[in-house]
Amino acid sequence: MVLKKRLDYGFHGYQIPVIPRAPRSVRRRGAHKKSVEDHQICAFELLAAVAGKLLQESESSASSNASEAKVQPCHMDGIKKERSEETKAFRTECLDQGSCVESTFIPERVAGEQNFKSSVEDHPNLENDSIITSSDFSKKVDCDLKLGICNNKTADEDNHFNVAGGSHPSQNICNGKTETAAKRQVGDETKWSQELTVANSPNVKHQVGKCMNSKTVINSDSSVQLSLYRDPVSSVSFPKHRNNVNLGIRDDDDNSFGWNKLSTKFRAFRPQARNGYRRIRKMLQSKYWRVAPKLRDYEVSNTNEGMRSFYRNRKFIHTRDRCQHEAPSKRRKLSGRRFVVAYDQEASSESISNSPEKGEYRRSDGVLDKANGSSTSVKVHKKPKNSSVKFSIKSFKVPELYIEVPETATVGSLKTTVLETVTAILGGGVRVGVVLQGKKVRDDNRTLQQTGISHGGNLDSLGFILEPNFTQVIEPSKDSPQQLQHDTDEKFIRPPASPLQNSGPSNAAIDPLPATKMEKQNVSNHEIILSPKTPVIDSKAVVDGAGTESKALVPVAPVGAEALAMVPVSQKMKRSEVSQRRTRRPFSVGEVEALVEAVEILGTGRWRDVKMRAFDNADHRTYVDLKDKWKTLVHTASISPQQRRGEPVPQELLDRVLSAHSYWSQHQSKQHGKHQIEPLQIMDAQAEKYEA
DNA sequence: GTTAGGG
DNA sequence: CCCTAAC
Repeated sequence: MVLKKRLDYGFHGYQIPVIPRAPRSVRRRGAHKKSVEDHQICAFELLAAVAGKLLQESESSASSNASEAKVQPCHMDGIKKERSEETKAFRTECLDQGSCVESTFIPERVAGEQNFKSSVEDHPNLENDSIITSSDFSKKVDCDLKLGICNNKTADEDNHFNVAGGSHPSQNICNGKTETAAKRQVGDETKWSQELTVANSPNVKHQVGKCMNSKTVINSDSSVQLSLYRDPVSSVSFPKHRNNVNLGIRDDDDNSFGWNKLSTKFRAFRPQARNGYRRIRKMLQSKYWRVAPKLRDYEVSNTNEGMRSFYRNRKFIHTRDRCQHEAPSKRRKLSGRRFVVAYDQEASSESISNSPEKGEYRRSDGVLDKANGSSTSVKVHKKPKNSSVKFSIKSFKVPELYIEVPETATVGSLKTTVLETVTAILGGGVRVGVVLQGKKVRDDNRTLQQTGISHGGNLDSLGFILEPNFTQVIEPSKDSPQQLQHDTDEKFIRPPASPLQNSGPSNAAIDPLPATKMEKQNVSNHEIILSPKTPVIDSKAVVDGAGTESKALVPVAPVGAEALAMVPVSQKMKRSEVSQRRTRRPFSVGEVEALVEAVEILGTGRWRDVKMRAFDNADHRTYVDLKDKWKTLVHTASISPQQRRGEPVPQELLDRVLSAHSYWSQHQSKQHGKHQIEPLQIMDAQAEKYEA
């Protein structure tokens, strides 16, 4: 079942170079590679299938015992999804050990939490390890992933950092139930204080009352988890470094599968490299370890995509597996004499259970009820019957935090700092952001349907994230309108687009103005805004959170000597935090004109020059953008007008595009005997002028 | 940091 | 637009 579904989805959307890639020319022929990957993943498929089957059986048995079958009535789809999740989790755990990329996955069903608990309570026998019920499974996984701030299992315990609060053996939470897979992962991990994860631990004897769980997710501790995993590598690479050690602890958000992950990696290294260090260092720079960043990006970008990401994650898994053998580590970062802790909780998004049948996730408490139309709800019932949409939020994405503390700080203070930070985030105003297909949905007044969150819609690309609860969002400084060709003869110069401070749904059908405006228009029309624009305020703003709309929740202020300074990583990872792509900025005719002209003169191999010449003031247009645009222009020009989309580009320009394209194709983008191509005489003239 | 291409 | 390999 699982297998089938997965295949249906396919997962070749992106390639994950696990190993040094072959030359571009070779890579181009992707067909082969794909098949290879398929095979490689095959094993996992089987594993998944088996796991799925086991789970299935377990589930059924469990449900038969439980007073109320948890997922019993679940629609096939629902079951599949869940199973898939669990399977994934399972696999994750299995493959995780030793992997350079630790990942976390928590197949929890928020909405079903209550059920789990009741089930457990009512049926003590479920505790039996021999029986792994679905809920059991989830529970376990939850334990490690959720509460865990996992320290790796390896020697140098000395440098071992327990960034987390009290060291509660996982058993405490998991109630001594650790199964192989989970155990490895959770084994010696230190649990974050349970405060962070209420609920979710069915086994905890004195679990928090249901009332606790009935809180809105956003307020429920269970919604946020931080798990810090120590990077296995550290131990491998740096066997011991007890004294004068700089610990670079930073999180690589490439550790989980997207749903529930808030993990952090720890790695330690000494400032003074030893021989081994050097080598390792080098190794890290090799292509092998490049896997990491790749994964990271991959993972991150998928985070918001819910279910869909799952299928793609197969590759991820695969990669991770290989990682164990090939690349034991990732990047390290040294920060002066202090060690830096940066954990970027990249939690995931939720997972949606789209079940036509009712009662599959029966929620006894009021979790849902509290949903004030906001995404904090676990489930949202909208409209009668079919049109209702049910949500099961696995977890929220938490903004990245960057903690910097002096070397002299105690571990305890570090713990405290981290805890405070988290607490501040949870306690301090946070709001929930809804992300659909990687874009933030801002219009709170829109209905789910209007927004595209419908029963049968892209629920798989829906995500929720926590954001600073700063009401006033500083108006992003509109990209300064760029004048094309600021210099000389520019017949296409356009008046600077007005910043459009207040973007009301501009109905101006077609605004000839440059991208800036158009984009804005776009935004307003869709009521969706992509990535945060460059905040007016920069790093400074971080403290008050304004500016960087979603990221940088930096509740903690500067610091006293020993206090720990928390600094948002905003600058560097501003965008990657959420991994949102830049807002789309369709090229205006004027821009196209400028581009064409520049290319006619400069050719197609000097994008940087093109950029400087025609788009020097257009900060949002990189030379890569220009190159890409040219690429599309060439394509556009070569297809029939009927197939073209977007703002029509004057045929005249397209003709010039083709001319220039063919011309430069033959002239190798540079030296060229003039007068060779008739149609471009004019161009030649220009070129000459330029070259002169 | 740029280019050139595939995704 | 993103992401990379290759320069």
